[in-house]
Amino acid sequence: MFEGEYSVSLDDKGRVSIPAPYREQLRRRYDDLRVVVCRDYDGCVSLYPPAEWERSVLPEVYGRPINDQWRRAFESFVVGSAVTCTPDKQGRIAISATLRQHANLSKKVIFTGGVGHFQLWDVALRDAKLQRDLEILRAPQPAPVA
Amino acid sequence: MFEGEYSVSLDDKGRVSIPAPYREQLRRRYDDLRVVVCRDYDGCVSLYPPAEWERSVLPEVYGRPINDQWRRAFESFVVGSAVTCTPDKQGRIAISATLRQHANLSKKVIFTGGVGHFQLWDVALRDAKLQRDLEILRAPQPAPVA
DNA sequence: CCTTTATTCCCCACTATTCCCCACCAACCG
DNA sequence: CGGTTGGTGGGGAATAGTGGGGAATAAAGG
Repeated sequence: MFEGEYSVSLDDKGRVSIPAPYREQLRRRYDDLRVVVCRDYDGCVSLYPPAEWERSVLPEVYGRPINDQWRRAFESFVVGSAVTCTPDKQGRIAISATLRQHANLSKKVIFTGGVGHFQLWDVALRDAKLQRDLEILRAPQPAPVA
Repeated sequence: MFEGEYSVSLDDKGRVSIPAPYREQLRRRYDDLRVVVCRDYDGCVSLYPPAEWERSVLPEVYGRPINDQWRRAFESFVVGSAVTCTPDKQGRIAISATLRQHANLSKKVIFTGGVGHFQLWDVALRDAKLQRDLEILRAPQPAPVA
């Protein structure tokens, strides 16, 4: 569990500081500061501890036949963009121009927590996403959990 | 059960004192002064004892399929913003700028009690919420719980 | 194949923020 | 009227975030 949201800045060299609480989690829980950085189809960049990547992302691919349409798209779009990064001494990683472009990242960016991974968003896109989330959450309750 | 409403102030550093009765409840009933602070889609900030968070909030997420729309929105909106805070020696916690902005919190804020959690409101938004509550409560009764 | 140019990576230094602690004030209770 | 408890404000130390310089590496061109 990566907790909280953090606003950080992307410098001229394309680097971002991974928020200290996330680094703490990477160190304590995974004993590995590296992260797998990849394209996400929500329009952001997703970051996984390598252990989580292998545990929960790769099986999504290998669990399907090699001619499965969804698998081929996922493999191409997500896995195809994945790079394992090691943070520098200040806890930063560089985001490639390709990924920056994909997620429309400019100077002000936002990290958002999640279970087993976290994400990197452009401020405006994140706001739009929250707005859509709100509409879904405020709509009449769905059927209770079975 | 967290009882009562309390008016407190948010200082320049974004800190609020958790009302003493709530702290007393956290200590006696949960033996843990920490609270999970998160965005709430009613427009306020919700605070849960960690035990309650795991008992009643997280199952709402994990009880649903990962591609469920409501689950994805809830995970992004609520869980994505959650941070576990430990009160300082004076019983205060810091509310991040993001959460303050979300709930429109200024200097005067209100804590409201609840079952298993409590909330932090802006005065005006709280008044509006009470008004809406009234309308719901005065409307024709729904069918009894099965 | 060597030279030149561009890029990446690493490290240092500055600034801003956070956290922790101490002190004051006000209200309530004995 | 004094003591105790809860709320509020502020100072100082530690930590995190940011920007930039320089070395090493890789790429391109002669």
